[in-house]
Amino acid sequence: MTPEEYVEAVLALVERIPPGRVMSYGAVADALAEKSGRNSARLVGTIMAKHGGSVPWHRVVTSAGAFPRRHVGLATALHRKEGTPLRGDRVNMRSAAWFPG
DNA sequence: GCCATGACGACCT
DNA sequence: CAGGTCGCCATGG
Repeated sequence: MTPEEYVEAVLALVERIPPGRVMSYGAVADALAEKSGRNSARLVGTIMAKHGGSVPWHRVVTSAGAFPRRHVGLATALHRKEGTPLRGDRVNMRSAAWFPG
């Protein structure tokens, strides 16, 4: 799988995350690990930073439920609007984490 | 090819 | 709960 195809796979998966639910960067990496031969949460973050604009990027958070520093405000607002379970400025992963399949 | 730098994460202090 | 360390994959200098 080429890097370009991997980017597409990541974006396609992010689009499937239901409103009010989230996936961590690591979970995305894990979900595509076998198919892609890669498994780096950091890489997924890099990809989201560059091509995340066209997908529901706010539904991808850190494993601790935090948002990227630059977009904390917007991401938090979007989640309040779609009813995501929040614990202060982070997502409550125990109830909001979503995984395909 | 070496090195620094990321929207990261598990683990330890 | 707040840092620091080290591994992770790709990119750009």
